[in-house]
Amino acid sequence: MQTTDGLNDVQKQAVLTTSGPLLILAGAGSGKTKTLTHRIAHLIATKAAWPEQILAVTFTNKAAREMRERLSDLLNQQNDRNFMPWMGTFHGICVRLLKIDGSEIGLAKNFVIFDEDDRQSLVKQAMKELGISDKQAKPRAISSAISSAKNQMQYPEDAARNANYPFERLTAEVYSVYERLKKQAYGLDFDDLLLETVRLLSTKPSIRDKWRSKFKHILIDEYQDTNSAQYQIVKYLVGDDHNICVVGDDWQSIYSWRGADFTNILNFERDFPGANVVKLEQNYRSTGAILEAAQNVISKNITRTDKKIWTAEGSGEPVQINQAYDETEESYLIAQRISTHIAVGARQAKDFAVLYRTNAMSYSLERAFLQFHVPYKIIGGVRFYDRREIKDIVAYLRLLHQPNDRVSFSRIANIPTRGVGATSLAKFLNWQASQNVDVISAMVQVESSPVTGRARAALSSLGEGFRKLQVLLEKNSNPSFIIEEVIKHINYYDFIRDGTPQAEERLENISSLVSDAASFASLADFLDEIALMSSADGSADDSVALMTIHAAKGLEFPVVFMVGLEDGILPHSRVHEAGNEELEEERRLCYVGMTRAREELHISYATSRLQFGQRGYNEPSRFLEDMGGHISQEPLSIPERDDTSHMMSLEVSQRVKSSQFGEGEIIDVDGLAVTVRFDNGSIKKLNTEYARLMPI
DNA sequence: CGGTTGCACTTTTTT
DNA sequence: AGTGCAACCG
Repeated sequence: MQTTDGLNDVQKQAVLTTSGPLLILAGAGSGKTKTLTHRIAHLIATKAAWPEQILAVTFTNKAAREMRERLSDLLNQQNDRNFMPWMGTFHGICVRLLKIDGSEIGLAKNFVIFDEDDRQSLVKQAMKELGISDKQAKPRAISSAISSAKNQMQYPEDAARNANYPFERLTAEVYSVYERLKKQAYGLDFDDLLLETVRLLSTKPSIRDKWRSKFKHILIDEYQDTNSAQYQIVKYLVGDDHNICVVGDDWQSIYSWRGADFTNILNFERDFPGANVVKLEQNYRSTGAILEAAQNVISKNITRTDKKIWTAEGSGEPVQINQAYDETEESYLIAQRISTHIAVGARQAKDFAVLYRTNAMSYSLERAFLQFHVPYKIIGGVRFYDRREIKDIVAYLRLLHQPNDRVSFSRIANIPTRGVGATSLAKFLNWQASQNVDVISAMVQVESSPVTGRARAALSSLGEGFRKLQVLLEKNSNPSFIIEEVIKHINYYDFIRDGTPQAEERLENISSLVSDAASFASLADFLDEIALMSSADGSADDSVALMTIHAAKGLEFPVVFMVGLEDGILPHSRVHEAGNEELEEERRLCYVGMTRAREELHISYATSRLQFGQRGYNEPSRFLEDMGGHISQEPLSIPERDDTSHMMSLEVSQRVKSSQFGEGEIIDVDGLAVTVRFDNGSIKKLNTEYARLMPI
């Protein structure tokens, strides 16, 4: 087998340069993943390294999975974890390292991973403890300030030292208490996974050397999106041979808001002297017209490396820019167009993607697709593991796994309702903290606590319940078995079945949780995995993909629709001043979106858009002017303003679904006011401009 | 304690 | 419009 088959000269060079530092500057669509995968295959095939001596870091779990699949194809090997390099995201790799060696820096083997919600609730708690009201500073803002401090590797002391403004001083104070509370619950947040790994590698030289000599080759994808903790980890792990290969594109750096610093890629040659540099500039994805428009946009940025992306293919269809009256019309026109293409057999649904700036923009599109009976899937959005019912069950599992997890306990102490209110909960937690026993043991011994009455009985019985579950877990740690036992034990189904239309959906979600869990060997594995899991990666079914531009990074589609090209949306309204760094990031985002398209790119903007429940009017995006070249403004027969209601196909006898009231049938239409008789018998008159009615 | 009601805030992007 | 939260009552 030849591991350089089907590669161009530059790609071959990237694969064959196997010793010393290598920087691959890879433009959009230049075969970056292919090159990387071939490089790994080459290292293995030539026995330059054993699979387990290779560390490959990807940006998402999905990318890791894809790479693993491609690699097993290339090597004609089973997709077997044992015959695979270490592959995963920085966070995933760090969890693995910390599970193995975290005890060296005092971490429990069964630490829990706190997500954004957990962090938020701890921040609130810390603020309460410090007597800081929600009005003085928003917990959200503090929480994200703490995160960015951590991303710059600042500990509470550093944050306090560097604090110049009142808000920063406040943040530093909260940060410090937050850390204490988190430690008390045996939890690590996302940022800690990186920070604690840095701490491990920096303070334990013998551990560091062990890993350094283990990994003979390190490869890092999307290097422009590494933050400073990740950069440190890289520096510590790279061995004396300096066999490090990074791939990236500063033009596609769109994560600076979470600490990513693309100067890491610009400084690679300084950090690793003698580095070879390879530029992949030939694009194999998009037509000339698309590339030209995209390049025109990105070239307006000042801070960027200089390169050219080019294609050997023709210019293809011009990029289209369409105007719509409002988001309903914009969505309608897209759905209609896609529907027609599918109907005549020109394309399949999965050939299309619709990209938008914010998740909230998916709604009008969904409605239009439902109406035209075009299958679609939303990628990202509300993550499966963020759903309330799932989080409840997972909180039970986490407490079972880590009996000190006070955060999870606080969540489920009164779920299902069992008479433990805020006062009793606070009293109990306060007492537990002084007792030197974990939460489950404390519940069992609640008789000797100051908690009285109904709450005492409830906690005691909950504690006994957990004891029984612990015994079961000892015998059988199969996660789906445990989940079913938990559900049975707390009668969760009865709690869920509350008569609301959402109940059925919740029940379904829980059964998917049970089946998801079945593939894991242990509860611990399952919990680690889902903590870092991103939103459902969309199965390979035939449907149109709807997602944010961020979520589309690394993907490609024959036909791409980019919606909401309006000032205030893209660029986002939080970015005001022209010429600043944030505007440049918005422009990169625009570039990333455009370069997802292979054959056709359709861009649209709406004069009017519903935002925050209010109608707003936006100017066309300033990026539109930059596109130039092969674009065409399609004149549209724009219907009169009040005419858009026909697009929603709301007519008498049409069945609709409301997230609030369930399903029902329209019995009267009067302009924008629609009267619906819901299946539960109630009749409601709704304004279609606001009521989220989905045709079914 | 627990449910209901009314008010303010929301929407950047995610491991 | 939806959500989360504080304030109130049974």
